[in-house]
Amino acid sequence: MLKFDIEKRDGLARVGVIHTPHGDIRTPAFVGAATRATVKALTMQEMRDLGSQAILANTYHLVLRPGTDLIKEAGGLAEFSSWHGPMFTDSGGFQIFSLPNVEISENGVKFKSHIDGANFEITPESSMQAQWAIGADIHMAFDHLAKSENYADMKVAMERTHAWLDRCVTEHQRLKKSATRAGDLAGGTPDARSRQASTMGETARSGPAPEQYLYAVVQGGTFNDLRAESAKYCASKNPDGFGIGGVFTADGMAEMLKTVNIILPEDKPRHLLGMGQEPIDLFVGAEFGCDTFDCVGPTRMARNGSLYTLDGRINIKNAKYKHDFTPLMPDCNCECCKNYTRAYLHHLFKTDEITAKVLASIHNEHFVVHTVDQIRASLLDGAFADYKQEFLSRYYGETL
RNA sequence: GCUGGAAUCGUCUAGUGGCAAUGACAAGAGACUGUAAAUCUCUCGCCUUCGGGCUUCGUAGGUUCGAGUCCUACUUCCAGCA
Repeated sequence: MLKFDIEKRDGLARVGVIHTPHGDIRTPAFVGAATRATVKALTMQEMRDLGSQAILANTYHLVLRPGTDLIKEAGGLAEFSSWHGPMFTDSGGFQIFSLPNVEISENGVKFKSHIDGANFEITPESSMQAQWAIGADIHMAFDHLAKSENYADMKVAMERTHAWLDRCVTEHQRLKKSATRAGDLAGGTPDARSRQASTMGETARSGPAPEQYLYAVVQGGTFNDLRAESAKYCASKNPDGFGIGGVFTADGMAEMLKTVNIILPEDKPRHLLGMGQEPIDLFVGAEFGCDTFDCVGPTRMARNGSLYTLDGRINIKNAKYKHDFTPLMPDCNCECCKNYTRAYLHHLFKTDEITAKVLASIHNEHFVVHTVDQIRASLLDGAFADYKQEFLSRYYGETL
């Protein structure tokens, strides 16, 4: 069972440490979204330098390219990507929601590859198998998000998620047993590993590879009775932790999280899937009992020139920054803010230099990682409410 | 000097006599939440009560119901010949 220590509680909020085989995650924590085994525009070293404790990769994208066989050949995704810290994988369930022309049945999801149109199918079993091959510490159960906000559709999606969870748990246990027998939990051939080790100048791991863990995913949309039912069901399956999925805005999130997180066992970690583009998501998420977050928003917005500051998000491409020779965010300790001005960033964006996206991504990712770290510190100090009020009123100004 | 050719938005460019006139770039702004996203959307002559009004295709005339488009002259540029 995944070890999770809680250091302090404040209402539903908690400060803890998730002990993964690849290191500890001090929670609450923001987990960088590394969909295709990379946080776009950033190296793993840059992620470490900006303070990221963990990353989340996506099964769907990695199954399509480069394929799980290649990742196994590389010795697992940690070796392949050079991220040796804690890692999550998403199940591919979200793509059911986001891709067009998917065919959903009780068995699983059929779809055409967005790359070359090839037919693919993901089932709860194949998602588990792929996640074991990828070798992240924490896997998400394969779930179904309803596209509609309609109650009946949401209920069907939730029930399917529960049926699939049963199959995910069974397959996860089977894979764990067979990996234990083979003594090769993380996958990868000895040849590949020793090659990697000599190339990287590291010592190849010996003995059994690390264990891998499964989070159940709570669904139910905006309907708190469905959320409660889903939380009960997921808890009953005794997974290592929980993902809370299908959340798209901070509106109503507090109520939903209260409903769910009162039901979920408090001694297991909870991951709020996909939320964190808006700082308020992180404050509300942490306040109401979520331990980790992932979101593509910060890096996507960075690439598009929308950058966080303590006074709100700014579009660095706007003409008013052309002659602004101040740091993007004076109080920020990231590489971008310590070394460069807004005028320089503006210039890099206007000239479409790659470095624009790199520096912007460093800053935005640092901003959310650091903000959640500060939330953690404020919870430990008993100053969360003040920090939240101060941060949000400054960030959102009059709009709150 | 002669003979051809050309002149359209900030730039390059499309434009059989029939709607301020094409496309690209540049410029201005917006969107983005478990990433089919280094993507997408909008504006881009002036004014507007959003109905429309006004002024435009080097300059000045002309033909025509109607001219960026045809004719004449001029200006500038390009090519060839002297």
